[in-house]
Amino acid sequence: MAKNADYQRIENPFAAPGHDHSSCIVSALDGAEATCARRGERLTPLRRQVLELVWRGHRPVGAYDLLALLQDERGRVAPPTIYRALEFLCDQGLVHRLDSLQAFIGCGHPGSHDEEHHHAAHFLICQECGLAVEMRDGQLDGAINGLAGRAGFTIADETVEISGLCAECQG
Amino acid sequence: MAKNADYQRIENPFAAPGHDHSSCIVSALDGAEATCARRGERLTPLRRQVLELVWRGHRPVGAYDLLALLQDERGRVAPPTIYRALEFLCDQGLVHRLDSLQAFIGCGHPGSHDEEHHHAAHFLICQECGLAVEMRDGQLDGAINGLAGRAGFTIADETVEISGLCAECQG
DNA sequence: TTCATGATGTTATATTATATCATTTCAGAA
DNA sequence: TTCTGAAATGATATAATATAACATCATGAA
Repeated sequence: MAKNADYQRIENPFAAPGHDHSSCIVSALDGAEATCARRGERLTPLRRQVLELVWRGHRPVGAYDLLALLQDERGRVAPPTIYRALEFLCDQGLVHRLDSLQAFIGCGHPGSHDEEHHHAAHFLICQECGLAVEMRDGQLDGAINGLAGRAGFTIADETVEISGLCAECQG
Repeated sequence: MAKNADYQRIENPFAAPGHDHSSCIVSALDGAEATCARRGERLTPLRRQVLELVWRGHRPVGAYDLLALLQDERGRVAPPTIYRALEFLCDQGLVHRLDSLQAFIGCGHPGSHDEEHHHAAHFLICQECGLAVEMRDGQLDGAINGLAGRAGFTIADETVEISGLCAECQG
């Protein structure tokens, strides 16, 4: 219950009455600026603009949807433009790609950008409302690491995407 | 150690000296026949042939690779043919799609086809040798279910694909 | 300034997947 | 057995996602 409340408050801004999305975007962008500055990476105007478009919602967005949004603001833009920006943002861990949806979403855990660039991201994805929330769970991390360890397997990358119905969309 | 040995013996036929792949294919096909018969589903010659092609290796195969293999045996065949066969096989849980690779692999757990059609499949994928092994782990299942349960989330589908280096490919 | 590097623009194309409608096959009803 | 409706397959076209290759531009260091 308490966990569920946290889940809504922190991760589910659309269901949380108090969510101020414009400040949410601003803080994501500010965090990205800081992260890139610290690393000596360049968050160029284009990359920043794409990140802003990704953050328009807390739902996954397709590359070609982003392309269309970018075209609204910049006139004709070709696919490589958006894909290169997304590649950079994913490399920096500022955006994640959801393989099961072939779509992209802003990273919900900006705090984790220091040590690890593209940290492991685990998602719950609601098939009804489209919301995708990034989860952190020690037990899950432990299970994955344990499983891999026992197999002598060294993890490079994790795709963990659980689809179904969120609490709000049941019934 | 014991776990790792099991992992190799059961799941990693290329590393297991005793692996008889032709009998492995036969048992996969026999199992599929039995499963479909029990359900009143039709494992047609085409579907059976596609399943056989999927089982040529224990590595993920792209739909268009399968299409090419099928064309070698049948002359000109169009994409919908292979996709429809794969859709059927995935629905029956005889094949899994690896979202992180956009590829398909034979299901390594034929025993689980009774209750659940497309059961949850969790993979370790070696980026070096390309081997993908389907894992079953109670702790992992527990962690996922616990996480979802606490969020009030009802699971419909799981994509869990851990990429990295298998024991044989380290160093 | 000049140069080297990385970022972006531009064109073309690769890769993966599906919509649509025609035709065939097959199991069960008559 | 033949008929028939549903499912499976064939065939054509196209959608959706992504990358290769090369030209141009911007930026910062020497």
